[in-house]
Amino acid sequence: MIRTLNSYIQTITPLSDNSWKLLQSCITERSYKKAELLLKEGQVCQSIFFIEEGACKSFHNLDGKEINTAFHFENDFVTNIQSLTSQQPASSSIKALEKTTVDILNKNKLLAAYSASHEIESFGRKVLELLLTRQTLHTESFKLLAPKQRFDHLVATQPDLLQRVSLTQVASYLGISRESLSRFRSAR
Amino acid sequence: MIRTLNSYIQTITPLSDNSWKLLQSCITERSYKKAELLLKEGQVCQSIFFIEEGACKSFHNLDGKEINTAFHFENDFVTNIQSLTSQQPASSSIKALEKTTVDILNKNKLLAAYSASHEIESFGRKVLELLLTRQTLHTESFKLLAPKQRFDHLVATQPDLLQRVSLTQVASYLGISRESLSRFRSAR
DNA sequence: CGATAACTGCGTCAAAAATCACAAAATCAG
DNA sequence: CTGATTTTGTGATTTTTGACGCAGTTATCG
Repeated sequence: MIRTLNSYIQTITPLSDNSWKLLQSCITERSYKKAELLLKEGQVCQSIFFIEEGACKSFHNLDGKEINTAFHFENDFVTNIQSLTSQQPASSSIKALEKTTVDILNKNKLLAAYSASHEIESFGRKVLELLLTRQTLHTESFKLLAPKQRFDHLVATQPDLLQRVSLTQVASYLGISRESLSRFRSAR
Repeated sequence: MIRTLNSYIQTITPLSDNSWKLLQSCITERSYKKAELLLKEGQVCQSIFFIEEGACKSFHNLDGKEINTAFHFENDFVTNIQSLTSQQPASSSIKALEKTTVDILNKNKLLAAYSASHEIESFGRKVLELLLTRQTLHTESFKLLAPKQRFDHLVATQPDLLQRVSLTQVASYLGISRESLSRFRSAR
C-alpha cells in the first residue's frame, strides 16, 4: 500500500526518509467501487488523488451528458486543480471507471508538508510541470488536428487507453460525436 | 526594471530580501521588437520569460500557417514547458506581437535558485498551479463549447484580448477559421 | 507620405461532422 | 444463465464550418 506511489516518486525525485514519512502522514488510502464518485460537482476539492490501481475519469455534466475531460490510470495524480487552488465549488466531477484504489493526499496537510519540507515542495513542483506539459499537449491536439486526426493520434500515442475505455467515453474526450468516432475507426 | 515582476510576486507570495536578490541574479532583461522571436521552433528552450510590458504569442507552424496556442501580456510568465523540462527541441515558437520588454529567467540558474531557496521553489510551484488552471480551462472550452460559443465566451471573459490582437490571430487560437470568426462576430 | 502588406467582410460552394433513427452485439447484474 | 442495459455500427439527412475568391479598408514601414 502506498507502494506504487513510493516507486513513482523515485522516478521523479528521491525523498529522504523524513520527508517520505511526512508525506505519508498526509495520505489516506481508499478504494472506490466502479462508478463511484471521488469528487462531485459542486463540492470544494480538498484532495489530490494518486491512483494505485484502477482508472478514473474527470467529466462535466452538460445537459445530462457526461463530457469527459481526462482519463487517469495507475501512477497518475488526479485532482480538480481549479477547485483545489481556489477552494471554489468544482464545476466537474471525478468518477471511478472500475474498482479503483487511490492514495488521498489531503490538501491542508500537504500544504503544511510543503512548508515543512523543501524536498516535498520540489516534488510538487515537478509533478505540476508534468501535468502542465500533458495538458498543453492535449489542448494543442484540438488546435492542430482535425477530429479524424485526433483519433489517429490517440491510437498512435495511447493505444492502451482504447483498451480500457469504451468508444462512447473516448468520443467526448476527443470532442467528437460517438457516431463519427465509430466511422473513423472502421475506416482504418 | 524588474519592477513589474517584483510587484507581481507580491500577489503570489512574498519573498525575503535574500531570496529576491537570488532570484534577480537569474534574470536578464531584454527588449524585443515587434515580430521578433523569443523562442524559435527547433531550439531547446532555456528560459522562462516574464512580460514586463508588451505582448507575445506562442504558435505552431502548420503548412506555413501560424496556429496560435496562447497569447501573453503584462504580468504573464511565458515558456515552452515541454521543451524547457525535457530539453528537447521546441515544436512551437514564441513571437513578440509588439515591442515587448521581458525578464528572462535562465533555466539552470533558476533550478539552482529553487534548490537554494525553498521560498523561490514555493513561488515556482504556485505559478505552475496558476498556469495549469488556465490551460485546463482553455482545453475545456474546446470540449464544452461549440466554435461560436467559444468566441462568445472569449468576448465575455477576455474582451481586452480582442482589443490587442487581430481577429485573424484570434481565429486559430479558438480553433476556428478566420472567415467563420468574422461571421460569428457580425451575427452578434 | 505613399506604397505595400495585412486585415476584414461577404458570397458561393464543398467537405466534414452532427444528428436522428434503428438494429445488432456485447456486457452486466441478479 | 438470462433478461436488461449499454455499447457499437450504419444509413439518411441536416447543419456547421472550411475553403476560395475578391473587394474595401486599415496598418505598417521605409
